[in-house]
Amino acid sequence: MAPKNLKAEAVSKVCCGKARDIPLSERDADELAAVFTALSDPVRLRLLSIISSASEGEVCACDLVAPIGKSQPTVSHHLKILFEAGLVDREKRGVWVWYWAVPERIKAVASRLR
Amino acid sequence: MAPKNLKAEAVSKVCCGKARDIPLSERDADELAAVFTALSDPVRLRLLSIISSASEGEVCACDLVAPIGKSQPTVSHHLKILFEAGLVDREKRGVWVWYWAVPERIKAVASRLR
DNA sequence: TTAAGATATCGATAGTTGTCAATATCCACA
DNA sequence: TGTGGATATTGACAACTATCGATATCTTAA
Repeated sequence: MAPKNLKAEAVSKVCCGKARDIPLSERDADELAAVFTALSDPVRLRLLSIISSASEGEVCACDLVAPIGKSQPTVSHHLKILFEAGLVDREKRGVWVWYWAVPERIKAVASRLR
Repeated sequence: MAPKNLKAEAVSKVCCGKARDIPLSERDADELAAVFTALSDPVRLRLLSIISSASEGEVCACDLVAPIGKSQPTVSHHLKILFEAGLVDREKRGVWVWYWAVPERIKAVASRLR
């Protein structure tokens, strides 16, 4: 709150006008908020950063526990949230589960922020 | 989890390797997560959409309560969170407070998602 | 079939968050 | 100076979330 151009400018604008339509619908807002919720945790952001930058394009879940420094159930929980948000995909191969990023989804979210 | 290319492919990759560095630092992850937390609520996303699309570039807080359909304290609370996240700026003029978006900040966040 | 290991789920708990009524603060105007 | 109105803050409460230990599920190998 910097300058103090008071009454003159304040009154120069019509204030408290009629309620316009909100650009973002309630449904869209709910969906977008759900994705941002998935992105709102530092552990998940770090998991996503590891998965996205994997040199082979994918990462074994077994390689995600140690670097994160949380328990295995906690990491599994966060991976599930990323998966359900559509930010990563996964596939079970034998005993292991491999995760990879979904760039289209990530870009789609980013484009909503412009 | 679709195909079943079991042992062969599963073993073809070295799994459970050594912990690499995480691309996203803990500090950066915390900061990014804080912004995404601000974006993780549908009411705040709708507020931001109204503010961002304001024809005059800014909106009076008094015009934000009715369309959102929440109480005045609730809207004030959400506006504060958007402000503290750097997503909007504001200025008090007389009795009213005007809000406008901070596109550079919004773009900066979007670019982190690419 | 059994054993061992990787991952997911469950149950519990502490901490966080969205919401509103009540109240405080701030400002213009009479 | 005091009154009315716009916005912010406070206090309280219900709902949600991150975390972990314990356990279940699934898969390979013996």
